[in-house]
Amino acid sequence: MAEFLSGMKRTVRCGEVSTAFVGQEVTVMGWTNRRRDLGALIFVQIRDVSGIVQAVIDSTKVSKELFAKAETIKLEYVIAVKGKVVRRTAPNINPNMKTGEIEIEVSELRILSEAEVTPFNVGDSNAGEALRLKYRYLDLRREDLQHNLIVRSQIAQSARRYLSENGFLEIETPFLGKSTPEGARDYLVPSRVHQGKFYALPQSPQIYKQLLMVAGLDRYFQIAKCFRDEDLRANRQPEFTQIDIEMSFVDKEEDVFEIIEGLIAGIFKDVLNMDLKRPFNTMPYADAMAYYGSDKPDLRFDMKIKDLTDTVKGCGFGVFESAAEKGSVRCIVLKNHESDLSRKEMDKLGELVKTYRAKGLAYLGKTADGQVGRCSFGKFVSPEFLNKLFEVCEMENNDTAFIVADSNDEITCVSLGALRCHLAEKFDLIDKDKFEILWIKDFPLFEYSEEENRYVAKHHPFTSPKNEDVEFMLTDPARVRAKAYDLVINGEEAGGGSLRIYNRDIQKLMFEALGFTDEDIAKKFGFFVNAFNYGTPPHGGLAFGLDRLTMLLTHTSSIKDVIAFPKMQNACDLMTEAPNVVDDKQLRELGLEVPKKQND
RNA sequence: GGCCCGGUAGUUCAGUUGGUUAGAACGCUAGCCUGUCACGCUAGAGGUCGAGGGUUCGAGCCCCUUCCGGGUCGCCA
Repeated sequence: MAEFLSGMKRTVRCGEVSTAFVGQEVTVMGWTNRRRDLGALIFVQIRDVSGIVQAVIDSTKVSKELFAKAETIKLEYVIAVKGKVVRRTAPNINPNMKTGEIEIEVSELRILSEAEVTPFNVGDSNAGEALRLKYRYLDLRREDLQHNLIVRSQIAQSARRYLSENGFLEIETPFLGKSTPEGARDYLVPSRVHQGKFYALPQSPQIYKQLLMVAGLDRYFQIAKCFRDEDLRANRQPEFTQIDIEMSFVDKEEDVFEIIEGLIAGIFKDVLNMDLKRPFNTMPYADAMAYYGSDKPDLRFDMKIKDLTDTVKGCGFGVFESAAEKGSVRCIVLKNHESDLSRKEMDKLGELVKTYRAKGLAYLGKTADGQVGRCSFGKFVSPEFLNKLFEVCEMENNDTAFIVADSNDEITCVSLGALRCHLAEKFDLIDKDKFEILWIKDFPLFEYSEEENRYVAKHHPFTSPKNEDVEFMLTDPARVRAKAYDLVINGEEAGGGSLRIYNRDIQKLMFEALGFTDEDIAKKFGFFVNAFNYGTPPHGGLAFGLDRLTMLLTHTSSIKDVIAFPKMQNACDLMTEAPNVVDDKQLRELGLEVPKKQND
């Protein structure tokens, strides 16, 4: 039976016991990580958040009762041991263990909590994800998940310290707010007091933080939970955390960049002891799309997209020529792997670009001895044209050019951008220890929504246009650039933000360009627009995904591995079984319909 | 909503062309063992092959339907 702790007090954590403790008596507590019973000598590994230490129970040195108790210890029992730290002698040192030079000779042992056989081996990161999520508290006993949460905490601490030191106030904003009409789907919360009405959980504290600037709080931050009722991805959860920042009396991007770069540099220094080169590089959105086919380019490898639109004119291949007329023809060149690519793999790559709506993938290989190799369009064009492509694409022996032609330039770029990342992963072209950080700026202010047949705000409707583009807001919305920016790290959008509109005339223009009537405005953002009538400082800010920052700093590929209690792809929590039905009484109090019982 | 991949012991997986009693490792149970460290050795228990239907003399394997999980496109201002 489990025993009480009474009389015992932990003196040190398991992973912290070192040779400095030799000769001392210590008390450690934790979970039984492993047990090796040699008959009359038992080794027990005890694990806590700091690490693992080995305890020895020697039948010739302890009481019969203690030894008998030690024999009953099983995996994951919580135990406390008291004993002398001794230095291990030559063959018994374990160099693979942080505490491998010492062990604890047990003189007192308590079994604090027994454990049933666990549904999967604790420490087995290969167990099925669904099973691990159902027993998340067991999965979280793993060292690497604990490490991720430790890094996450360090990032938050680093951010709090830096921002506080720079005059930012940590201010909480409501979870229960008003549904915002634009953007992602809201999670709704029914009101009991006002039946038929709903609160919405915030997609971000955007509105509130701008109102804090109107109020004159000058500099704000919050480590804020955000909620979006959209489909999940490997890097997307329905609830996630942002380091949310806003500051007043800034008017150009660089004002924000300077302070934020200090924050990021501080985090990298505090967590990884790494010095970042500042200022960070910047790249206009248009360049990112043209050269990398993405608004979040991964610069850890090269393979830039080349434009062949002019080159293919008159080449004789109809697919290229017609695409070149309305859209573009572009390519990327994979260096020195032509001989590694099978026909089957080429077909697979073709399928890949099709998922990005490209109609197909053309390719041209150069053989190891510099000849024209396989080519998907060779029979339509002259040998001279192929040689011209070699030259324009700067192809060397054993290189492969992948070409996409489409009447929609964006499809050309985006599909090649996706292919670029896929090839880099496949052929291991990425230096995983590297961090490539850059700002993407000059985003378009608007994007055209096919669904709604109108221009919508790419960022949000309070994002400031570039001063020099204001004149085109009504006449040529597509060319208007925004004072909006993203911070991209290793091809991940780590954060994004903008300078906001604080001029009432420009805000009016913005709404007009979006096709909002005065009535729409009053209904959707009345209180917000109204606030701007009483003296608004120039302001701007941004928000970092704390989850994504943690992923980057821990080299983790799934967002679930940096969140203590994440949800599955269908947005369910397997452990608590949320979402779930509620009592009829709860529904009636909210004035909601009680669903009819279903008979199976 | 579309596409791709997966589901076999508690766990991770193997399972040939459709063919006898569905295997391995870890874990579990019992026993032995004084220097293990992925301890070792001996013995044992443990299976609705996700579910339903079909083809067949015969299905873990082939076909259809469906459920569940992962990834992705759309979506995510």
